[in-house]
Amino acid sequence: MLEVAPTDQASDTRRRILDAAEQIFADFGYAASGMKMIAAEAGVAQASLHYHFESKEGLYEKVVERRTAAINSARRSALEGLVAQDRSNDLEAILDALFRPALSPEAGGVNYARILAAMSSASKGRDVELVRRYYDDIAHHFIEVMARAVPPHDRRAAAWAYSYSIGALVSQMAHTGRSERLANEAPEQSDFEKRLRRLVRFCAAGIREVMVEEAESGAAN
Amino acid sequence: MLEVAPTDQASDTRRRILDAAEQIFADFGYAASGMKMIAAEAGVAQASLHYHFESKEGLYEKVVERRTAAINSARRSALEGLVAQDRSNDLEAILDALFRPALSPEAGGVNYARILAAMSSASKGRDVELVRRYYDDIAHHFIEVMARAVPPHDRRAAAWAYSYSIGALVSQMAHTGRSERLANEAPEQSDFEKRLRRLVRFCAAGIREVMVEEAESGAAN
DNA sequence: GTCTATATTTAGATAGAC
DNA sequence: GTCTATCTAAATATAGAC
Repeated sequence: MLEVAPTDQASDTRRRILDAAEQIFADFGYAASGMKMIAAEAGVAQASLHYHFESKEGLYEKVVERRTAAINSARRSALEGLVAQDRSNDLEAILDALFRPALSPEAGGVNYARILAAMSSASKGRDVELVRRYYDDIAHHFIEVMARAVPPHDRRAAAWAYSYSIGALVSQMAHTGRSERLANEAPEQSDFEKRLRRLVRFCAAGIREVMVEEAESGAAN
Repeated sequence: MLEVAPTDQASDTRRRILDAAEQIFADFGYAASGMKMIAAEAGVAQASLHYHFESKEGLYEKVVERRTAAINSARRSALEGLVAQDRSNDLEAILDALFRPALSPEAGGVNYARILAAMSSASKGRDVELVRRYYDDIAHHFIEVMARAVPPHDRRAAAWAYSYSIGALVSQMAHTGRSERLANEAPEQSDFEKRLRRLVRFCAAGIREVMVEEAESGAAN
């Protein structure tokens, strides 16, 4: 028994706190969430949160970190699968690899999706830094792949189209229920594959359009 | 002099408070913004905020209300202009009417845009209610117009495509600087018309794709 | 209508027993 | 490692002079 391994009880407490924090942060946002709320949700003393994560800030970062690794690792695996299948130029498949791990109920869950949606809309402060730290690498990777897949292979146009696509994705991840309300659908009427496919087709068409247009109008900005 | 008209001084104070609140709410988000901060930014006593707006909640709603009216009124005017010009089926022009008032520096300003971006990513609570109150009518209006403009005129498909488009729009309104970073551009290098046109083309292509696809796969969900 | 001063509540964080 | 109890700072909101 090495001492690097925490006790089973401590490990379980950490996980329970992370789950509770994810839930509370998703529901109320970072600033409006209280450490007392999180402690109550987790069923532990408030002091336990500070013992394991030091501060509210530290707890928040760990909540984000836990999910990000899983999502981006799934994205990279999916991309590698495409290369192995010689489908590197299949834009719809590329977007599927980008969106599916983020929308999937398994990888992260809807609570983390809501946290990410809030992070993405921030224009300054901690959330901007977290987006950069956890998502810029994967973004550059996908932009490069998209630029190679779609003629005339304009990397800058691909970057803008990528940003629009992430915007559309994030708006769907948050699950505000607004899309269904506007479409006159029951909140859970549309199944996952259908939603994913619709979003993929929307973005693929937009990406092709922007990349062609950008080339037509010249490289100057 | 009727007493319904407030004094010039009071009217100016109200406006200064609204401007300051808009700035602070945009920078820190609702929960992390303090009434003391806002009072300091406006150069008035904190008590003055409560005198004019009663509570933090009331102040926030007035901040949102002030800009929303201007934006949506500009959108409706632009749509009417299209009808008058017999361009009701010009999808790019319709999207221009939808996006321009929201992205324009005059109508609202970048601070309000950031507040709206935060509101749009909320999945429960006050912000969801505000989005519904201030933006559902105009959304239904534009969805109807889009459905009429694009064959095969599927209203439900138009609603989903509208949601994606708003997601892409909002991600750009927040001006996080991330798009420019990913595209390797200086933050203020790209001019307004160029950005607007690129976003319009992206969404127009996506909308056409989704509406055709939806019709091909049948009406069943 | 605007101010200073303060009441009241709640936040994040810590001390110390077990 | 987990708890109870508490500290200190900061929040919203209010009272009352001018």
